[in-house]
Amino acid sequence: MAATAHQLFREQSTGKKKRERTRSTLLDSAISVFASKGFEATRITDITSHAELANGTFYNYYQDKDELLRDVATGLAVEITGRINDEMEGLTHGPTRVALATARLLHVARQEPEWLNVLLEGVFIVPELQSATVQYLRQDLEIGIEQGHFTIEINLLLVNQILSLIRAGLLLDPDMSDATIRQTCEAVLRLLGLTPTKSRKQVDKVFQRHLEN
Amino acid sequence: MAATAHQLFREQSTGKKKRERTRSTLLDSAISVFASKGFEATRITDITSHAELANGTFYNYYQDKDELLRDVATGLAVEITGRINDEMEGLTHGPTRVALATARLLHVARQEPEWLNVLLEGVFIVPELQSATVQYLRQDLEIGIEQGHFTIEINLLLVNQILSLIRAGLLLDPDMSDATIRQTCEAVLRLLGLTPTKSRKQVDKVFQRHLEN
DNA sequence: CTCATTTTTGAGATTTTTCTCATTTTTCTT
DNA sequence: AAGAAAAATGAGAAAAATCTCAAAAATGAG
Repeated sequence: MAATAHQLFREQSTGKKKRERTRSTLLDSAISVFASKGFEATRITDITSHAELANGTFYNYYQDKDELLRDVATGLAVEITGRINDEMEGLTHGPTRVALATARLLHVARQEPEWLNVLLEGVFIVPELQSATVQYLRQDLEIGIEQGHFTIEINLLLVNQILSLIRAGLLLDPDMSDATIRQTCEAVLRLLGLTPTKSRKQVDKVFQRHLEN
Repeated sequence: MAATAHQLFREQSTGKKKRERTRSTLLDSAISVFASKGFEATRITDITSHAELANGTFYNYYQDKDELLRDVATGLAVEITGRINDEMEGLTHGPTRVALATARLLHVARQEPEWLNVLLEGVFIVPELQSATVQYLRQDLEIGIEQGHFTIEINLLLVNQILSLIRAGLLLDPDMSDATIRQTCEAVLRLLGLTPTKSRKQVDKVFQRHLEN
């Protein structure tokens, strides 16, 4: 077990009984291995050996890789959306909400480089996860439309385009430098119809007010 | 061999000697199978049986799947960029060039649904292909910048964002309806800094002048 | 601490996929 | 049409991955 990264599931299960703790070990190891080799290419034994468990142990918990991915991605979705939502309290301005949510998401990706990668792969492979994870995004888009800031039509394609922009940033710069985060946020706002100048200013404002550290 | 789709490589090799013809059969079958199962999930025997060849024949031509993918994707890139370029002769207006190139690309994807899928997967897995395939795009972006129509900075991330928007359209609507093509072209122009209204008008113009059929 | 219950283990059976190569078949030049 | 060279074949060896299960080890409730 390469114990450098934050052990999300392990921490959630301390105190609980053995079964839950082992399941969590598998989930955390799956994150690491899926992130480094990709879902398709990972073998059951990659996960169990990363977890320092016997190969057979996997089968006490899951039928196959897909079932495991479902659990992993669902857990990541809950954790990540939770973290973003905490920061959004009380914001009513549509563009600010979208910019901040995007920036926060990419910020999580910087702190935990494996999470977003695995979540996006999961959303892609387990489609029923998608509607659950994009519901917040849709709400913020609708707010911005009602306020007249976004002058485009919301549809499924638009939501997928936004996810695609986020994925593009993650792919090109897995470390998520500030520059990549800013450029991605600006790209999202331009996609939603803001001018380049307004997009830039909106992102500057969000960085100053909400992401100073 | 499910002979419905256009046999790109087979046609290029008619008249040539057997070795080239068989190689082309493998390449065409690879397109079909990669497109339907995805690269990772396809087995060598999926390709040979689709091609109605013996399993061993594969190894007379390629060491492994990756080598085959390289050949397939390179051939597709040449064919597709060639088709797009044919239509771009004499156009000097940056936004028109970008909109038309995007629309033509998606149009090819409609006529040959497998090609763009496989090319994009290839570009992703065989990175050295990427710089070759995006060079045309970069040129058109620079034209638009010089003319003052695009007021954003060109960099690697921007190019990847454009590819991502294209992939998002293909993923959501593999049949590439006119609506999807238009929305994708508009999204690309907005990403480049045009207003929603200008993007819409630019795309309308391109459809009227260059894509009437 | 005890011991019934739960969990883990890993050797190996099974399944899947890759890869080889002696033989057969096809090609194509003369 | 002959026949040397080129190409295709497919059975089966080898490698890689999955999955099972009887035995061993760990757990934790009383």
